Amino acid sequence: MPPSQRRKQKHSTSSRVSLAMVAAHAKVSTATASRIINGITNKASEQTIIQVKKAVKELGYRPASIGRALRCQESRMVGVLAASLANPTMSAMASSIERSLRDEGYIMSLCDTHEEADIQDEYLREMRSQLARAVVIIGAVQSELLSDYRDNGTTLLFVNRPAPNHNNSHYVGINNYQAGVDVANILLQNGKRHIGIIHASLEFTAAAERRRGLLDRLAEEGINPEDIPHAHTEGLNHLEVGYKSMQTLLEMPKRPDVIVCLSDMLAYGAYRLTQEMGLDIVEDFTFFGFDDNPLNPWIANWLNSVGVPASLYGPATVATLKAIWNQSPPTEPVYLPHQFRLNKEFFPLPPKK
Amino acid sequence: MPPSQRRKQKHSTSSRVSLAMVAAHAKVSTATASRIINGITNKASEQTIIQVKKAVKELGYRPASIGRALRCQESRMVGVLAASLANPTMSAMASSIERSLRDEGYIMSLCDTHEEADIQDEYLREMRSQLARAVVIIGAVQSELLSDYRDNGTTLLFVNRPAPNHNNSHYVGINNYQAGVDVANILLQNGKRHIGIIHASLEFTAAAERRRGLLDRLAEEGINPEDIPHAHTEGLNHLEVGYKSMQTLLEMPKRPDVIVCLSDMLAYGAYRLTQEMGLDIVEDFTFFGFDDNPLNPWIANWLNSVGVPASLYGPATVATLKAIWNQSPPTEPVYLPHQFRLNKEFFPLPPKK
DNA sequence: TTTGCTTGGTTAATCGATTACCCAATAGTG
DNA sequence: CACTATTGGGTAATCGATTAACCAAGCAAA
Repeated sequence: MPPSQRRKQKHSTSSRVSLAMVAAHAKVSTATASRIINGITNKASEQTIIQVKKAVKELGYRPASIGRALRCQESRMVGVLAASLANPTMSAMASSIERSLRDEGYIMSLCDTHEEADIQDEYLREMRSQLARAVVIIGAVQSELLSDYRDNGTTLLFVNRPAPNHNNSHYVGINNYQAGVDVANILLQNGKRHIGIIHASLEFTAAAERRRGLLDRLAEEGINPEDIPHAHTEGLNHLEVGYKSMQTLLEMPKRPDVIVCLSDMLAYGAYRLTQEMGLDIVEDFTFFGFDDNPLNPWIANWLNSVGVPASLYGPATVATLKAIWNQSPPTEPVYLPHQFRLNKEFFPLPPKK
Repeated sequence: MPPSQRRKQKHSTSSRVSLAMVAAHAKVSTATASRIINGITNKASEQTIIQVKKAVKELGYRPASIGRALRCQESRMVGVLAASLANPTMSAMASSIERSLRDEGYIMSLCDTHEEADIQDEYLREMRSQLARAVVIIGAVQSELLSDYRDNGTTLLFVNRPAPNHNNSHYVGINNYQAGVDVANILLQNGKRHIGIIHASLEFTAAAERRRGLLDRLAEEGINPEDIPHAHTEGLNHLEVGYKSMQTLLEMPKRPDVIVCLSDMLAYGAYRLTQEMGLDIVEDFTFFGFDDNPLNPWIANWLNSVGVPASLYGPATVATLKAIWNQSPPTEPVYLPHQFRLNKEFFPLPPKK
């Protein structure tokens, strides 16, 4: 019999191999087989262990996670709910989290809530029904179930955007307020005082905090928040909001030096308008964003931005989850160190330490 | 008792409500309850149906999908394996597929294989162990398990990148060969005959086919493939490959008019180099890419590209899955219509019909 | 000899939902 | 009246893995 055929027989005689088959093949009970597979050795002799391991290998057995999950009332799956996978910043975070989860033996199940409360609730319910070990929300929106969720045993962790209701829920991500303050510092150091702001909905905690930090710091230097032109357009697509807001901003009497966009996506939208109008991004003004999209250095070098490298999210998220499970949950938000990406042409002075 | 408290009691007296509780509450057997919940009405009286539905509502019951999955040997989950979530093209596809799956009552579980065969195999195994209804691979890599997978009952569908081994597996996505031909046509129509190519690994079927279509068409016009400069660098990160390959290309004696990058990400990498070197993308040359990343119109207007709008992927993918399940699988690859995004400055002549 | 402990297992219950099969009562038919 | 059919359920097996509870044999100590 050629090897390929033999192998086929081994693997697909019955399309799924169960623990019972392994036990039968090794001539032991399922209990013994289960224990050995799970590394509980104090209930089996050397001989038996070898037999079972041999059977596992020969049959190509892999435990059906669903059986274990049902019995243990807990799966190895971690649900990750992203607000918008079309946003490269969020998908990069998800990618990083996936890698870290896998390193710890967990499986990521990633969902896209499209920034809608109903969909988020639907997925929260589904995760519960799947007995997810935890739910990580990258960009939460306010929703009915979110408030209730602590009732359930499922661990809940907010990433990138703090919980809409601040009821001592866990958070991993940028310190939005401090980032706002730091951006203000950079602007001031480089003599930029004519500032405009583009923002989307301020209902999202992240945006509101960024703005607050920025304005607080500017106010300290005597720049009145009311003198800072704000542009905002309704809508969920940040690209379009940025584009339309930029129109508004350009129609204002006093054109700002620097336009601070509360997310990079907004800046992209605004940028498009400037290109269509033939404006010069050096002579006329420059852009500042938040999140530091990983593509920026490659194709959006004109954008100055502050953000946390996506690769930091995975390790921090998983470490926080493990801490929660170990009964030593963080009492404070876990702030990741944000970095600046500055175009030297506009910002020769780096941030102070 | 205030409403909020009453509700709390209802929902969390026991953290999970099982079918048995519903049945007890409605004073019927679990069999009856189960049938009613699943809409099998010919085994219950009007009265009973009302009772059970009332119990479901009062207890806030939602079937544990895990129980059903175990019993039925099949879950409502569809696994989606993406080669790289950091690539906005792929995450946009995933986002679209998620929405379409949800519309049909399925749950997407998205994973990131990081273009590695081992990780892809690991997830394939995991999906099997989770009894996934189907596995969709956005950007498959050649791996050991992929060949075997037909043995198992799980539906397998390749999206965006055809199966590495062409053994009659299902495919949804762009017609890579035809797209290559069409790109060649556009170039020829606009009098561009000095062409350079940047590519990453040609092991991936998509890239190889694109290139073949391009070269075949150019050869018809008497342009010898061997006269077309190719640049390629080892590596998995297309951004870096593009950057380094562009260096190679610029060192070549005869600088091309148009640089065709076999993916947009390669073009982004190449673009960065041109910016660092102060080259002019109008005077010196222009770029052509594949995939038409959704961000292109916003921040990469310099890039001409061909691709399928991401929003088409979800409906087509789900329709194909349903066709397979209905025993009427497509006998041919499902090609989605690709579109061009051309910068009029370089390509005044649109594609012929 | 009896008691107690260790080693090396087995049996059977359990998680939650589905469904084949059984059963009683009622209605319809020859 | 005897007979099927139909309606309206219930009982219990099942999916796969885990684990509490139990048990037998062997050995040591009292």
